[in-house]
Amino acid sequence: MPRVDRIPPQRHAAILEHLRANGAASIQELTGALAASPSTVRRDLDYLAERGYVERTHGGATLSASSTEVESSITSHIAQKEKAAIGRLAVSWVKANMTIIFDSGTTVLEAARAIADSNLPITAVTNDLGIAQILGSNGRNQVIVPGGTLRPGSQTLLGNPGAAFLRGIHVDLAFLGTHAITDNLLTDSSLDLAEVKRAMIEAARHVVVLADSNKFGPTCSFDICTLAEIDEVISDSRLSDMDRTATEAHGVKVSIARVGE
Amino acid sequence: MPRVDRIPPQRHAAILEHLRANGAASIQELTGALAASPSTVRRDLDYLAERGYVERTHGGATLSASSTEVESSITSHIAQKEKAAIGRLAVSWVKANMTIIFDSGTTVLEAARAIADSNLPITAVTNDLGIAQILGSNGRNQVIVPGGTLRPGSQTLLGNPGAAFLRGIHVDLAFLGTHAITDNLLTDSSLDLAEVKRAMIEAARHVVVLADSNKFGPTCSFDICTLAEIDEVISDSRLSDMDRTATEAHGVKVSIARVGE
DNA sequence: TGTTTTTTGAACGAGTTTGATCATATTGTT
DNA sequence: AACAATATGATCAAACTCGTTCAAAAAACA
Repeated sequence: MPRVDRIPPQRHAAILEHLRANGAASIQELTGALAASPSTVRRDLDYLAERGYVERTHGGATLSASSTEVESSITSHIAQKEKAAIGRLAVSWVKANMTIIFDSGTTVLEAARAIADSNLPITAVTNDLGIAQILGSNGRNQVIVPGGTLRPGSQTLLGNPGAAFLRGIHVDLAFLGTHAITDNLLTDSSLDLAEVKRAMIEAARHVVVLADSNKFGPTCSFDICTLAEIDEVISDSRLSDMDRTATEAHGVKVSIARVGE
Repeated sequence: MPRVDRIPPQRHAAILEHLRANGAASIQELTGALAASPSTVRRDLDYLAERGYVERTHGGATLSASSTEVESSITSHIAQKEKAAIGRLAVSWVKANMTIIFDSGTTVLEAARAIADSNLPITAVTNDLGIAQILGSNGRNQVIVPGGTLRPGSQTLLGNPGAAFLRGIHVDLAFLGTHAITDNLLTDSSLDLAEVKRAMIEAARHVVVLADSNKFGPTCSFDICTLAEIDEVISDSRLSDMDRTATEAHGVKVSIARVGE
């Protein structure tokens, strides 16, 4: 018998607000404040605890030491399942103690999430604040942030000192995102982003591009590189055979992540 | 016959708060203050003693000598209301289009939250991932992250390239956090953190330390600087007159944030 | 519109926390 | 040194929380 006064994100926000004001809250308190049943409150707290916003305790929860609004509830749920599948498959490229560059973007973020769950210890280099937090939240990984200026409306750092820093490192692997793969070109919608990505490609011995099938076809204004400069692409099962063979024709290995699993 | 008015972490926090105020506490006192039975108080004290926060004595407990280094898992939210009040007051130091350094830590984070809510556009420099996200989430601010290696279990970046970057900038204002203010010294629990804070002090024309009243008294291992090198302190109304006059005696202006607002 | 998927609230057994009780140990006083 | 007063730790039942399951209600989808 659901009686929905608020949708889940509203409840989550209200809980976080309550916690921020008081530092801790009991289930009873929240049940009253949200006009929801204890079961729902418990589910909400579990949800928030899973992503590190709060710490669960008997009878309630406390504010997690490192809680911020990492999650942009705005993230387009378009192709979410595909991105998650790509992220899970990306784990098989990772071996313990590798040093890996993580580009910004939601697909790469899913890969970071999967790798954090995999318990493989790595050294990560990333300019994405959300990815840095995910990889840093389990104490196993060393996380290095090159730094830069936050790109408005995103979680990505651009420019210096990060750009200069990237030119001085060499890593095993880079997981790259892109806005569009057209023909022989990887392109992006921001000149600064494209420049950072180029630096990442230079710094990595092996470059893997994570791109859901929607990225194939459209084109953006700013070139990152040609397909010849990357080694592999991971995409999802909705990639057309045409796009796949066109990509492979440039010497790039294409792997497909299946959503079911 | 349990009658849960507070969940365990809230009781633990309240006990530590009580101990910090009085140095010691009897079981009777705590029984009254927590509205819990002596058995429960004893169990709580045993819990806190096991992890080194307090020392058990007959009839009560005292504050453990080395409690400031370890804390934050339990005490991170004890002075939540005070920290929020300090953060709100900090907004009055901010003018539009200032460039401001934000140190890491929960108190400074509250200031960032208040400033983000205030709609004043600023340029922010911070090595705290959470603060960067808060200030970046409203599109008004320019946010610069110097970069570095993520400190395990926190949201703070340490080391290079950020340290070098900080040495090359000059800003209007710095909001600094600290783990302890003793006598004439600001100290912190990590050598690297202390070094970053020193660099921030060097880079700022005006240094404001945000420290709730619990930070006064205890001491940590690593010196940041003497009080002479900072300009102001913002604390809460539970700051003792003794600590206040001692701080002002070193030429530091002390402002008090009222919780009621 | 009808169907599928997700979300919600209730119910139940299992596990945890809490407060009272009581024999024992500790402290302070005579 | 003996005594009274109090704190302690163990034990136990009551109350509460937890995780799971399940059916009904929304929401999403076709």
